[in-house]
Amino acid sequence: MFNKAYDYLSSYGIRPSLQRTAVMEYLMTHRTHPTADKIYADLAPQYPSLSRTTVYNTLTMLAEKGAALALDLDSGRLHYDGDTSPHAHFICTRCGAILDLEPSNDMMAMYAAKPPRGMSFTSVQLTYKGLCEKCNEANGEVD
Amino acid sequence: MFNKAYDYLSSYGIRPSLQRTAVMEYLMTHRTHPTADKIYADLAPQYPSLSRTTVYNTLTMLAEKGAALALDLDSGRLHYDGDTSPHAHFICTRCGAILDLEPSNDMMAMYAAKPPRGMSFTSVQLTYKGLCEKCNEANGEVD
DNA sequence: TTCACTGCAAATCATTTGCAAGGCC
DNA sequence: GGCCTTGCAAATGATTTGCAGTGAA
Repeated sequence: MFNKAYDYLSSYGIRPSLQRTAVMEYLMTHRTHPTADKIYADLAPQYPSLSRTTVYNTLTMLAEKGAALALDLDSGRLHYDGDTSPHAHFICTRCGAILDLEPSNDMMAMYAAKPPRGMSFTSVQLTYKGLCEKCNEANGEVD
Repeated sequence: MFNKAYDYLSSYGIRPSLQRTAVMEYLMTHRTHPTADKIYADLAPQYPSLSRTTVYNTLTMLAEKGAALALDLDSGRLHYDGDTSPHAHFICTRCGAILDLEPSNDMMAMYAAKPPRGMSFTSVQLTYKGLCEKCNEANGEVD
């Protein structure tokens, strides 16, 4: 047994190469909804030969196999989330912070929603935008 | 009085230039959730001098002023929606179709959700992915 | 005349592709 | 040996920026 990420990848039928394990481990230990490039930048010092392409490939594969979520939160780039359980996201439009929202009953109803005639649902993404606590305060005082 | 789009822009405090009116009218008459480039391509023949930049500028402004919605549905590009009333979207992962979903009670609960301590919400986006009716049938028969 | 608006061309950013080298079964 | 992985460099696609010309108040 190597580590949690290694076993997790195996359980999804993904061959746990060094690079893939590093990316998965990053997602498991950073709940920051990073972009591919952020992950690359953070891992590059530890894995000098790691290429951006591999990070992109790995993340795409993780999302396809259901081992991670690809989130269209922000326009222009994808954010990744290692937590695949149902939860909503919040983005602060002032500071850019991305936070998980505690699943409320109201939100959970979404996941149970029945698709209309003929359609089938495979995933749901629920995103709130607004101001985070810190930015709300800053807005009231300074800004 | 010129037309609906012209008046609509005025009511949002947006000066209704020829180009802006054309873009807004396009959004009002096409419920297809087009991208900026699609709008540009469709309008270009009628407005030969129209530039892509102007379409981008206009759409960004419409979204900022609340006259249209910018949707992060698909990664990599924004889709625009002239219908600003609360509704969810569905994307078929096979054919790419983007459909509006009838607001159900379950969905509406989202819009009423109360933000956690200190946060404030300014918008909500709810997106379902899956297969549309046509693609579900095609999947069963052919594919 | 002044300032908002427009349009072209070049620049930027995220991501993908082509392809050769490396490694694992 | 053959196929899966990786990494580099170049290509692509969406969007933005710089800047000069145009037009409306």
